[in-house]
Amino acid sequence: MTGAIPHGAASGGEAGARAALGKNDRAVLDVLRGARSGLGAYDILDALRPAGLKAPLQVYRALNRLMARGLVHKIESLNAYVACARPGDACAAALAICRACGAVSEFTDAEIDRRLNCWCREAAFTPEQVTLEIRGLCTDCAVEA
Amino acid sequence: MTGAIPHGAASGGEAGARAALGKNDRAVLDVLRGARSGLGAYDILDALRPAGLKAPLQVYRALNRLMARGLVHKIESLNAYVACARPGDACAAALAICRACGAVSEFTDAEIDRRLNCWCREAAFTPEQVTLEIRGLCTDCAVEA
DNA sequence: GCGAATGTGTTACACTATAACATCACAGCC
DNA sequence: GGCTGTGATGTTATAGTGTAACACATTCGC
Repeated sequence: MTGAIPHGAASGGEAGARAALGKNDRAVLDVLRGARSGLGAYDILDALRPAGLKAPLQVYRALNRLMARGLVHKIESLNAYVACARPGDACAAALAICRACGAVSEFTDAEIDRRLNCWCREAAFTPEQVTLEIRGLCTDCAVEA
Repeated sequence: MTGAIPHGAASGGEAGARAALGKNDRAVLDVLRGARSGLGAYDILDALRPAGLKAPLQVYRALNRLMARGLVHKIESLNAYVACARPGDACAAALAICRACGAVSEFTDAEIDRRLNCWCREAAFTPEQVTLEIRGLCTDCAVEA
């Protein structure tokens, strides 16, 4: 693996789909993949109530497993979740989030990764997880404003 | 101003201390400056109860004003707050947070700023606020482990 | 069968944040 | 003085986010 900062939590670059996903995991992932913006855990729960889910914990457990595999990202600044757009990418995921329409774009930048690793090395800090989010306005919403 | 992504929210580079801070703002800032790790809003509230504060909203309002001035950062991944270590810095603040002891180190990197602005330009995304957090282990906690 | 490991279901609760409304303090002005 | 505008403050209630604790089910290997 190239970068020292893992994308999800699974360290092996080829990992991420070892064991089969559980029933709830699959359902939560499908809901997230069908959304074009971040969803709150309770939004997901509402979407899955018809499927039989009743409690927040069922959703949170699925989200935690999916995040551990790098299939889902948490948008920390929104307490929301999105399906990963580039599973398997070794770099830390950066998310650009439109504050008007909620659209989320995911990208990675090897140079940013390198600079972060560089700082960590100098500071003797052991990185485990990176959160990089840009909030602002997407193209469409910027012209309207 | 050099970077296109503001550090806090005040756009004028020399701004940040225009009007005087309110009573509660001052008190909250003092509590944060006295802590060496991030504090939750309710931790701050508890610390200020002897000073007469009673409700969460009093703390949240102060925090919002302080963040607007770039004097305080929110640690999104922890729902906690820290005093800014380098007020006036034009770059987006990056926070390295030790998951063991909670210590927070703040740094900036002009190259990262440049790369982020570069991506935004290409994607026609108007950036307003950047969150960059690294979770991991600080030097002291890494040796113990 | 039996134990270990993992996923699942449920209730109750803790933590984080804001809505809505009332009050107070101060500055400028007629 | 009296009026008004603006912004900080105070208070109650409530919304939103996340986890603890416990019980049950399934699967896999011995």
